Amino acid sequence: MNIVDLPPAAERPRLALIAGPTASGKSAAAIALAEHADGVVVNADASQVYADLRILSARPSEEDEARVPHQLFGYIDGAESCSAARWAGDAAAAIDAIHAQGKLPVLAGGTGLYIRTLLDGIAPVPDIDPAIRADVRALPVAIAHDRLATLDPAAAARLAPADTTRVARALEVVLSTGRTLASWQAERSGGIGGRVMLQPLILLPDRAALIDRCDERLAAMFAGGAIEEVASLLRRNDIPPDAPVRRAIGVPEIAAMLAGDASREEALAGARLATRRYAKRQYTWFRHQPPADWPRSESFPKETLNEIFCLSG
RNA sequence: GCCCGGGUAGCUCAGUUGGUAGAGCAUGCGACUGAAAAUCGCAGUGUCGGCGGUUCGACCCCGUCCCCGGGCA
Repeated sequence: MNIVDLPPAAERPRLALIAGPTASGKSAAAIALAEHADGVVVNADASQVYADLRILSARPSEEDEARVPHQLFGYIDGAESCSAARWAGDAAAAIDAIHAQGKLPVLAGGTGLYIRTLLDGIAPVPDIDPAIRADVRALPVAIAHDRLATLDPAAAARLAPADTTRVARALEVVLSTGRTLASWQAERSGGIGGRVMLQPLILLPDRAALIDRCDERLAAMFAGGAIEEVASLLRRNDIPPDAPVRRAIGVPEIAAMLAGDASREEALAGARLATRRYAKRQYTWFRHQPPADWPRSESFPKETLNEIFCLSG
């Protein structure tokens, strides 16, 4: 049973959230809910924000988008770099606007960090000096970690020496702002969790079945335009080497194939493997990171609509 | 049929003075504060092809059989 104790009728506007690993059926669930509740689906998936990857990022189809309004899908150019904070700001604005129309925002996505940032806020670190960021990211991790040990010993001790992303982040923050990341993180800002009535649902389907679905989906993507999508992304010469869009699952694999460094079969197998690992990380996140009282469900049966989201009909 | 190489973890393989085994990848578990479809941490697994023999003791040496490559006929 995944019935939640519904909060008493609150003054706060409702925010529905359907989260879960890739291919868990959250998009279909969100559309179903939005149709029943005069809702608007809001994307909470990191790669689906990029305009260039409609197919490969498994965005809702045009038919789906015609059924109910969708927002924050494919709204950022691939040459740009999204971030948890940027998305959260955009999502907060979108949600406010949807509430102003008297509609129900239905957040759907699988990027746990984005969802957490939207609800709980994030440390108000100012923008990093681009030159410092570039320098830091060009450093080998070992060197970056050594420098961090001097400038922010606590962070150096806390982080794994091989954790390139976090070591670089801690270093760029202390270099660019003169304050340690931990001192910034003592504060969080921008979270909207306190001013909405959140109605969350986490989908955690059987993993073996989900993997099968992902495998089939990837084959369909390869046959259905993903290769051309990546080819035209690469044809642009204004996509920075470290642009997040280049790291989306399938992009490096297809790029290698287009460069002649991998066969189509190898690219497909590589993308399937990356998807499997990604799904595993999402299971770990959604099993442990969200509050324990958020309901988890293996599927999205119709009854759940009323039980979880308290619909009148 | 003969000769040579190989059969060790799910896969690719390492493992010389004989003391019952390891690496990478896969897999599982976990972490996660502005790249998160990212980035990392931890862990398990083996009738060492079968059967005999030598030896206190065999993945290792000997015999034999089976299987897979390559070569010669």
